[in-house]
Amino acid sequence: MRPDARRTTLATIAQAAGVSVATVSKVVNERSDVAPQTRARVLELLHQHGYIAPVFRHAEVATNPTIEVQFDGDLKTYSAEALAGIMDAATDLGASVVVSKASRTTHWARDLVAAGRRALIAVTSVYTTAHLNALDRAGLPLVVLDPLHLPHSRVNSVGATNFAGGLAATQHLLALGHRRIGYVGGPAIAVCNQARMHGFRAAMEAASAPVPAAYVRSGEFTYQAGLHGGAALLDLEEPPTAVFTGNDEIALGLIETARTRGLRIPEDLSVVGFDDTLLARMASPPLTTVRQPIREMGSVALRTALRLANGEKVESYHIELATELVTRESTAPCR
Amino acid sequence: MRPDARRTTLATIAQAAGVSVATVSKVVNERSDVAPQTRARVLELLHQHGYIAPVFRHAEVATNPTIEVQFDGDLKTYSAEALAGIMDAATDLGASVVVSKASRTTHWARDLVAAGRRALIAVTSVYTTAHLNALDRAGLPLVVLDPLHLPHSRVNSVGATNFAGGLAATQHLLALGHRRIGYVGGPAIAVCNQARMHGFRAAMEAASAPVPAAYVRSGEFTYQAGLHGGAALLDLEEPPTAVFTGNDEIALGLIETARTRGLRIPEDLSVVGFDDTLLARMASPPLTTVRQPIREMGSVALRTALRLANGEKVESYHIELATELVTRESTAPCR
DNA sequence: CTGAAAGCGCTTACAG
DNA sequence: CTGAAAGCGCTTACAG
Repeated sequence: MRPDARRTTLATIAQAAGVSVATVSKVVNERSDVAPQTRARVLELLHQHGYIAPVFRHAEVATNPTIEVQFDGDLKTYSAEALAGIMDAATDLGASVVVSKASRTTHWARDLVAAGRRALIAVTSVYTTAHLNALDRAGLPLVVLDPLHLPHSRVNSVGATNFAGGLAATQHLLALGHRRIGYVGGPAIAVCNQARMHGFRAAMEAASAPVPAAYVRSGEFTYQAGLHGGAALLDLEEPPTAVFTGNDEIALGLIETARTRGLRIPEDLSVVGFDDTLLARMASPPLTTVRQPIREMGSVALRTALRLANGEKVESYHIELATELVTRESTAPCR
Repeated sequence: MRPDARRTTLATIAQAAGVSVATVSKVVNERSDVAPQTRARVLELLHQHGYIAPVFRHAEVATNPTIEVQFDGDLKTYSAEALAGIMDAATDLGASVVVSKASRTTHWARDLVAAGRRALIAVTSVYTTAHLNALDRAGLPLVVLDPLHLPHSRVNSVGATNFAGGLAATQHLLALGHRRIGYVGGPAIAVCNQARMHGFRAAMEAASAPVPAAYVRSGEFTYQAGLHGGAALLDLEEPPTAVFTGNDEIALGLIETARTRGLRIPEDLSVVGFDDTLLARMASPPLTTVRQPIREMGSVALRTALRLANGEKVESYHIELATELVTRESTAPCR
């Protein structure tokens, strides 16, 4: 990092603190025979000077840096595909990838640094200002993949053009002659969901197609939510003839509800998903969906994380990759 | 590990090799000014004594050991679920999990040890005697999850009761009155596939139901293979009325082929999958399948790997967890 | 609770 | 290509 600067040694700290090297050594090794005030002062200087104990120096020396990837909750199809992309880039660049569930205890960020992690990738995770501060203090760069929050210059993130995707999906259904189109989306607070919904609304508005309040639903990005959202829409007196969904899982749940009611896809109901995970390709009928380049997004996140770990600047704190409509067999002309 | 034994130092090696500490230091640090023969002799001694350079000692010291999980090829639904189980146990036990693609270069096993890995979990991977020898030499314990080879006492592995699963799936179809039942399986060399197929054959034989040669197919564990295998079976003059498949992906491919030919599931064709990945739950109709406790298998693999890393003995080199038939809506009585 | 002193493991500039 | 010697960073038993 700073090839010319000598590494901070215990002697430096001892001099700065006005104590002996032996005392500093005791603090570093967590021995008990040090006065609390002395310990506090030395600890502070240790941190200021960025002293790294010998056992932890492998992190600096390592030819292949280690990046931690944290997932909120379960590894789903989406996150597995993101991980595949992260692994692609890691293989290319000789980085190691540690996976874990997001659990942010007290010494969270500092522990990650102590364990040799050089950067953190959070997949579709919630984070607070406190988390960001902890990462700053620990000097650990963060890249958020598919952020739930609005892009913010303090946070590096990688996303997809969700608005454009929602627009394209809805225009596809309109082009097939549908006018009564519903939207069954994910969590109302997730920006990716909001962008998809606004893309939907924008297309409907441009086509002067009305959107009754009951046609737009939010919930979770799950199969269960699709089951329920589908039931709610199909129970309406005037149900939609087509539905755009927040992701593929929701679409499959909705299709299952339609099937149990004897509706055929796409003859009786057109459905468009989002993501193009392998669920979409393997659905029966294969699902028309908006492809998110999830794997590529994972690769970009890893590359960005590595650059930040090396102290490089990145061109933009937020990157969006293009979405694309993939037409398969779950959509058909409106009768 | 050996709290009483002093760690091997350069001095020990120097004495054994009959050279100076300085020379040994040069070998360890890969300097060029050492005679080839001297280098070779020292290297050999270094390995015999298990010398670990200071930068790599963190692996021994680490409170949370690191386990490497290697995947052959892409992260699919199956491997993602196994990884989820591995992460469950790792979180409980405070271990770190590094994921990578299996790539076995020259210094493969030794590099893993140098990078601080304490054990290796291979997910559905092929391995050769050469690989096993390399791991032995490096002292790196291996656990194979869902082995492709026959369980062998040299290799620790975790699997599922595939034979029983194949038997249960076929008995279910027989109980529904089917007699013409086909099997579209995975790679012929994979023992898990063989066991499923033999379970199928055993059930058919017990029921005195004939199995024409054309009714049994092998291929890949993929959607594509299901597409093709399904076409081959349905093209027969006397096609089966029910098909048991090697995994859920094959089942979905087969269902898609049936759909394009206007066959309804389960009215015209009953299909049973294997694995019970989330693909099965989200299929339309939801898939009757043999549940493999993949997640639990992952947890067991991690626990076994950690015990081996700590030098503990395990009760059995091969563990099989129970499979279970999950009846959903892709199977119905034979008409 | 502190530090002078001895010592350990390792590295390196340099003489041969 | 080798090693004696100086020296670095750190730890620890022990005196105060």
